[in-house]
Amino acid sequence: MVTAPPVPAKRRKSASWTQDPEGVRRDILAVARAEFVENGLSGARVDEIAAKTSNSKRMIYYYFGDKEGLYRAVLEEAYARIRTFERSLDLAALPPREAIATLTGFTFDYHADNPDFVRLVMIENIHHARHLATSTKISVLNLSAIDMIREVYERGLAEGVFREGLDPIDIHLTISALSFYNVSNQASIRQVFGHDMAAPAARERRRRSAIETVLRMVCR
Amino acid sequence: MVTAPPVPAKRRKSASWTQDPEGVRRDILAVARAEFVENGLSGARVDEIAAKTSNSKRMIYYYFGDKEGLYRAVLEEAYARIRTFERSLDLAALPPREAIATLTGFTFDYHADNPDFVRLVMIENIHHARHLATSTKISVLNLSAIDMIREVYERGLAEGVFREGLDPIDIHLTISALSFYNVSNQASIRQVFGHDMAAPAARERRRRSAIETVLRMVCR
DNA sequence: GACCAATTGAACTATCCCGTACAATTGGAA
DNA sequence: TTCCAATTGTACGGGATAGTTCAATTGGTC
Repeated sequence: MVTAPPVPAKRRKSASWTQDPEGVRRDILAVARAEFVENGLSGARVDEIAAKTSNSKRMIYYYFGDKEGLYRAVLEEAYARIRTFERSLDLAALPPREAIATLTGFTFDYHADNPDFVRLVMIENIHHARHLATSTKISVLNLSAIDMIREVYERGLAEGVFREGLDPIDIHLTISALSFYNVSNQASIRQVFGHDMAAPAARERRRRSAIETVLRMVCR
Repeated sequence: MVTAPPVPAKRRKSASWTQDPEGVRRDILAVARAEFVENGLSGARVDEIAAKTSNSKRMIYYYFGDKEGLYRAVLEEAYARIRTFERSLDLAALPPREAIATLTGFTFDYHADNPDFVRLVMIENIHHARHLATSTKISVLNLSAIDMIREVYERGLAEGVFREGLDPIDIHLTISALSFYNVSNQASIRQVFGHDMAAPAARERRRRSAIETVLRMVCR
């Protein structure tokens, strides 16, 4: 008669296995982001995220505390990315008109290319931006984008190509609205009007329209 | 000795109480709408809706089948309302420029005055407009708004006040984007830029900007 | 008044789902 | 090697949650 071995040869992942906390974090974050983007904060399931990770649910709680902590981390990463994008623009090198056109085009493209970001912002707004408010990593007041626009706008005023009386915030809101809406409301636009804004032709057409609209708004 | 009354005086709601299915439906719908708008589809709780109703949870399932059926009913009502609003506009009576300005102003106001509608549309888009797609009561193709714009646009072309080459869809998308974004993203705008778009002064300023922007877009 | 279909109430269930207890393993410091 | 703190796996608990069961009540019709 053979007794079962006392330790039933519990398999290690590989012969000699190294810990990789950063890798684990990144893996979890990527999966979590996809789940939150797809299902929202309430709709996402921690068990589902864990299952799609190469790690166990225990890790999520170890690294992120709870579901909201995980969501906050996803949100922080998304905002960090767009801040990086914004900083990468060098509008000061361009004449005012071209600067505004370039900014609008890039903003439009960033939104169209990153629907995940757009959906996260939608989800966060459904929650009244409660997590943006409590996050310590997301600097609450981000005025660099506005400052960039102000610099260009004043240059355009000085050169006499822009009309007076505009608020940089207003310019920013217009650019954002024209970039955000097509992506955020893509599904309902398709249902109600039968137009697929994600199709290359429609997207390109809309992009040109956005740039033209913003230029007509600011130019004399 | 007095025996307890055979039926222990189970209290009727009032002396003589009448059934009112339509009232029950309306009551449930109003409460459900508030809950869905506040918490989203996944976040809303049927028990919570039932508790805030003057009826029991049983009624919700009796009249609406399940949670999604209730949500669909809320959505259908919201879309029915904005269709009514759209039909109430009589742009044909106005000269083209004024017609576009009026349409933009009214659309802006409708969104600002009905954040519930805006949030429902956001929520529906998070769910990829799946319920808009399956609803039988919401006519999937709603082209009346587009047709209205096309009529005005062609009138403006004929009179030589509008520039050529625009797509009515594009005009509609621009008006919608400029009306929707301030409301849908109100919370994140406040967090990130410290601006409260719901404040009367900011709202009025933005309204004027939207009208001006659309006019500059379409006019020669 | 009797009967039936529409409506309603109260308690219940099965499942889902977030989070935790506890033990085990690992890497590195001494 | 030894020991400790940082990680990680397994199994489970407790409460929330959508939806149901079953019977009772109601209003209208004959």
